Formats: sequence, C-alpha cells, structure tokens
Amino acid sequence: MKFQAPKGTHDILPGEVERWQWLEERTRGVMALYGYREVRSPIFESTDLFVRSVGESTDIVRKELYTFQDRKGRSLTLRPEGTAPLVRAFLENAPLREDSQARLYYMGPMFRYERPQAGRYRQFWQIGAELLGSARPEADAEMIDLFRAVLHDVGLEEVTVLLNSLGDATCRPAYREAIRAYFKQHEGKLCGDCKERLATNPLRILDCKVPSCAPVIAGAPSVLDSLCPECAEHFEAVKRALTGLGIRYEIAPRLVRGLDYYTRTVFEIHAAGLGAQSAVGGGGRYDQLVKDFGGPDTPAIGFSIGMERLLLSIGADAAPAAPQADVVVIALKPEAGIEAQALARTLRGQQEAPERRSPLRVLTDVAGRSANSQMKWASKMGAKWAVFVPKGEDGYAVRDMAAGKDEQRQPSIEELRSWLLKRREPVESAR
RNA sequence: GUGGAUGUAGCUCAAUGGUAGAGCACUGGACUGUGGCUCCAGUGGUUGCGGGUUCGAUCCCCGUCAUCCACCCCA
Repeated sequence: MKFQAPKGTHDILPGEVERWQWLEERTRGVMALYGYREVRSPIFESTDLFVRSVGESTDIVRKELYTFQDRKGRSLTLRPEGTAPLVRAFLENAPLREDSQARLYYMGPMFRYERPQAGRYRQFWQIGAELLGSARPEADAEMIDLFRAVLHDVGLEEVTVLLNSLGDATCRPAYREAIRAYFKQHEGKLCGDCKERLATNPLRILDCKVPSCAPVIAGAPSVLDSLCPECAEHFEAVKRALTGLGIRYEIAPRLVRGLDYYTRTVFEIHAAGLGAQSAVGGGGRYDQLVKDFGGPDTPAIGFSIGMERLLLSIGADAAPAAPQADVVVIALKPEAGIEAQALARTLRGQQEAPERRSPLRVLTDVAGRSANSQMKWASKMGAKWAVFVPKGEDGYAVRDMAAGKDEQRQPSIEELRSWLLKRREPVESAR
C-alpha cells in the first residue's frame, strides 16, 4: 500500500467511533452541569506560546513539539497541550473575562512527537477544563470533583487521586536548591538520567523509577516540609475541601508534573488497565501563567484527561454493531432499482417539514445484487423491515425481519409510510 | 532518543530453502416473487518495502518502514 497513517496516529472507524461520540456527549453533559462552557481554539499556535508557558527545559518543548514555518516564516506549533492556548484565548477575548471566575473547557486533538506505545500517540485527544480567577482552595476542590464527575459519568470509579503541592514563587526556589544540594551529595548513586536532571530539572529526580535511585530519593527532603506558610495552609484547605466532598486522595510528595507553569496544587488520576501509562489525566494550579502572558493577576487551575486512555480504561469491548437501517427496500428485479431508490427516498421523509419529520433510516442496494443477496444484506444491516418493489397488484409487500413473516400489504406509499412510522422504535444511542 | 518482539488474503492465523493454505468475511447458487440455519461453488495474496546469500527464498543475512511492548516522559 502506498500511503499509511503517520506514525503514532490512527483512524477511528465505525464501530469504534460510536464510543467516542458517546464519551463526547457524556462529557458535554457533565461540563454543562458544572456550568463550564466550551472553547474551540486553533490547533496550532505561535511556537513561543508553548515554549514560554510549558517551559524550555521540559521534555515537551525540548523534543516533542511539532513545529513548522508558514509561508511568511512565522514559527508555528501544533498544540501539545490545551491550557496555554486557552489562556491565550482568555486574554484575547474580553467576553471570556466578563465573569470573575471563568469556567471553560475544551476537547480535541493534541500533538507530541514521541515513540508510540500503549495509551500514547503522537496525535491524541484530550478533554480539559480550566477555572480562571480564583485562588481559593474551593476552586481546587471543584476541579478535582469535576474530573471525578467526568470519570463517574462514563463508569470509571476505580481510580486513585494523587495529590501534591509544588509551592509557589516564595518557597519553590529554596526547595529546588535544597534538593539540588541533597542530590549533589549522592550524585554517585544516581542513574545516568538523574545525573543529567541534576543540572536541568532536579525536581524530576523525585519521579525517577529506576530502582537504584529509590534509596536516595527516599532520603530526599519532601516538598511538603518546605512549603511556605501560605502554601501549606492552602494545601491543608484543599485536603479539607476534598474530604468535605467525600473525595478520597493519596498524598504523593514525589508527584512532579512535566510542565513548568504549575504552582501549588498538582494532581493526577490513575486507573487500571492502561499498561505503563496509568494516568488517565492530571492537572494543577497555575497562578502565574495569565500574568506571565501579560494579563491581569489571575490565579487559575485546570486539568486534562486523555480520551484514548479513558476509553482504554473503561474497557475495549466493542459496542454491538448498531443497526444501520430501519428499512431496506428490496428490488425484486434488476429493472426495479430506480423504483426502489425513489421509494426509499420518500420513506425517509427528509422532504417533510421539520416538525412533521420522523425519519426512517432507509437503505437500498446500489450494487445490482440478487433479491436473495439483498435480503441477506438487509439482515446484516439490522433492518426491522424489508419492503419489496415493484409494487404488487394489491400493494407493497412488507416483511417483518425479526418475526420472519410477511405483513399485510400496504396499498399506497403514504399508507406504507405511516404504517412503518407507527411501528418505528426510537433510535437508541450507541453505548 | 534507547531496547525487545512482530510484519503471510478484508479479519484471525497455518506452512515449507523449490514459485502459499484454513476458518470467518465477501460474491453467486441450492430455495417456484423474500433473509437469518445448512450445503455447494467462486473472487481475493508480486508472503511490509529494498538489497544480499543461493541454481532457487515467504522461510537465511543486512537495511528500511510500520505495528506492539518497555525505558524516557506524559494524556
């Protein structure tokens, strides 16, 4: 074959796409319940937007961006995450700032140049929500509650919420130096990657999974012990709020996220069945980002969920093939093809006024197959009825496919249509 | 960027150093206007791609591309 989908991308086909549509509908429903409104931002942005927000030393910026130049030489990048674009949109569009607490969400593809594996793709989909304008712990709690609500709505209950605080501009630099000094002392016992991190991003060492690093990490000072009083109080208040909402969590002092803009609260939610990539999503507070972008002082918090991972964790059982048609019009003779097509068109009722419309999904063969084959096909399409043309002397023959019996003939098209509509079952949404 | 496994019909898989087979699917038929079961027949593959070894490779070697898994990191 000449062409194939680019590495790390994939097509979502009928049979699978129904699960996506279902997830999207459920998510929109939950977002609406919490009063969040959707923002659809561009899929590419100025490269600087990501470099300056996500951070120059992060892996995402250093080696995972899809960056290109347009015809005027501007450097653009396919978005690797959704928060920075949304903050940009927030600052660019005054209507988003009307409410002192803006509740926004997005849903769409993100792009990162990485080696694909289970639950990881170069184009992947995220659902994200952002709450801008509140520094209060209630905002943190609402975010995590909303995250859980989305998972709950699609049936994912068995999850672990990991919670940590990274401090703020007051206490983090000191902690960063403390940890650098500590690991410097034990540099000899660290793995090669961690030796590099010592220079680039010492906090990341805390997250290392190499067994030989474990003892050194275990002895490292904890972020939580070095929080300034304000950050410590905020963290305590967030924990109290979560408890108040009945949300269980685990404190994860070594949870460090891969984007530089986070301050104070960070969290991840993990689920089973995802292979090595067990996080269905994560997020955190970013109190400085809006200001860094030149906007007003606007504390904010957000999260993102990986849609592939979410679908993976709630089970890959393919949805039963949804019926594709209610009615199949069968041409008994090859010459009846056009008559079949015309009847199908009328039965669909698409020409009717919208308020009178109750369309039947109607298919008819265009491959010129035998009546026998058309019947087999009608079964496969899940049709409830087969209607035969040409019309007989006493009307249209109708067969109930499930019962396997022929119904009374319908003298005219109008009677045939109302007969079918009367017996039509409501279309069930794919699950 | 690193490591391991894999790559044969639409799908799931088999086979042998001598120019590939099954099941399912698909098409037609056995069924006197009409399906689901059963049966019969048929379509369909330059064995991922490119080189090399060999009289000859799908099976051996090298490269490459892709997929899967793991590392890194994250969704």
